[in-house]
Amino acid sequence: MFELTIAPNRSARLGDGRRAGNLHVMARIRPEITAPARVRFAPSPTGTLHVGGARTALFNWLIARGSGGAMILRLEDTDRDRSTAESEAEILRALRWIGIDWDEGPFRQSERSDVYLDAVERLKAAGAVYAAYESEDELNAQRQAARENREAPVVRGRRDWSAEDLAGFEAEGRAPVWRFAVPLPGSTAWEDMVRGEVRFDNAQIEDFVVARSDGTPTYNLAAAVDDVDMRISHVVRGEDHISNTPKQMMIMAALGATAPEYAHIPLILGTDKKRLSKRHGAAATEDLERDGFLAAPVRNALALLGWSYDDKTTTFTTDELVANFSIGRVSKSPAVFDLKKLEVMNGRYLRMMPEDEFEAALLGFLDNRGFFDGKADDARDLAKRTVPLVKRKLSSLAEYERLAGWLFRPLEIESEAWAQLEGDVRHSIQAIGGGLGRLETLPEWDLQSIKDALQDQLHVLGENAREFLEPQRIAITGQTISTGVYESLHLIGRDEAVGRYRQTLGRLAELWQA
RNA sequence: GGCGCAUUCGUCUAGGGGCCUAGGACGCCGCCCUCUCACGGCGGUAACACGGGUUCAAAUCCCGUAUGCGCUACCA
Repeated sequence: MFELTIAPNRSARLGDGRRAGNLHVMARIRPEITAPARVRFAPSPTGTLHVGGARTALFNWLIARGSGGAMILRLEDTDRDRSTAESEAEILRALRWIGIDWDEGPFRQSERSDVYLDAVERLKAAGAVYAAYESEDELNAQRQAARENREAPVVRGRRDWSAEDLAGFEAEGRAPVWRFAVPLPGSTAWEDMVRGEVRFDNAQIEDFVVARSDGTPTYNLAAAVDDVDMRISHVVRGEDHISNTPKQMMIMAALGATAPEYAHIPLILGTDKKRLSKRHGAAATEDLERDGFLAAPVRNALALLGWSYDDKTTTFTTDELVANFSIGRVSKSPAVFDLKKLEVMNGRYLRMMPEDEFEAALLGFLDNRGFFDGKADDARDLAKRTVPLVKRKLSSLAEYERLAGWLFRPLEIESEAWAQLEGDVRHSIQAIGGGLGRLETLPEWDLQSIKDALQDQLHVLGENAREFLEPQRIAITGQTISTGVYESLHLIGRDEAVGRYRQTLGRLAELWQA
């Protein structure tokens, strides 16, 4: 499916200006992937999977699933010093948590050196690369000089070493790096699926290193070779790679391969407008899990960062995302990641969930958190019974503790709550004592009776609900924010309720006498 | 410094010459509901970065400026 639009102004670029814009009519097509696409997610295992990476993975996955193609997972660990097994495991775990699977891989570049070595040999044979012997100082001097002359800070290695020089290097044991001989003059361009034509002047691109002096491949070589070797049809990656693209295209061209389609998606920023990183709280996917977010709303929210379906739809099931995602509708400008929106989305999903599913999610979360560790044997059952009391109130599972934590420990009045009672000791005693009197003698301990009794007492005292019920809440929960008062009383049972009332009353009485 | 990319309410966005006195969502503010916190309902606040063009008509096309971000490694 594509959209036909009249975009006369685009043609202005073709002509010499003036009226061209109004005379020409051109069809503009939003790029769309329809044939089965082979896409990849290629993180480097040097840290956690942050939100930006997760979104890149998600976009690729949506394309693979939506087109009936394949998702390939590749770990770009050519930097052996920074890559770690822990990071790799964490990234894989985070991908699985968020619901992204893959059809091929994970491939590790560290295990494919023969492929890259072979490619380097072919590049040598083709005369596309040359051995460079410049020292670090020389390189820095070159760049520095270019900078001072306000020129592109590019490195061009010397290629005309004499046999004598070469012999000298050999004698010194100096191994060369292999640099790509960037074709000059010239330019490298592609039609980016999100940004339109992107063009680089080759003069601005330095003779980048393709193989290090120890023979290992660099990122650009490995990525280009793999994208070809794995028959990737569409490279969808962050905008930070945009200047690597011409380099990788040059390598592919020198290897006689055809470049894939490219789509460079906008970066995700923190609230400081800087690219999202660990400094920004909850930037790691594992943090989201820990903070009580569900995978489905995270997917939904991530998909909406930089992509939109129309002017109003914000809730998508995963199937709907797969069916409707379109690379042509991805925005060109970076997006600030707003945790608040994720919370809202998460709360919406929580509320939409069937109760049994919600219960499973909540208990699973609490289990993982170790919430029940060291608590009474029946704590888990108790938590189950709170489900109807908290379901509509949570925006993330982690908020459970704030709302229902009081149930799992002996009465312990928070300072803020105590301050409230203390503010008017006489009234607090009256309200709590009145409540206690009613509840102690209640014939039936059911929700309706509790409600009726307290409301009746409230009328007797001539108070409004708020004045009267807040002390009850504090008396039993010790908190100012909690599950509903009637439901809470009903849940804990008469004995426990009465005990807590008496305890609170006792403390107040001491204060009154003093 | 060089190159690249971007720029619509605080945030995510719709928008592709007239449907735009710019629409939606989140936030925020107010009201209603209400036992707290929420949920829900109703209403409100708030944006086309700036300057030149082109055109009968510009958020939309062109040029310039500004700002932001990215890249500028034998990192990825």
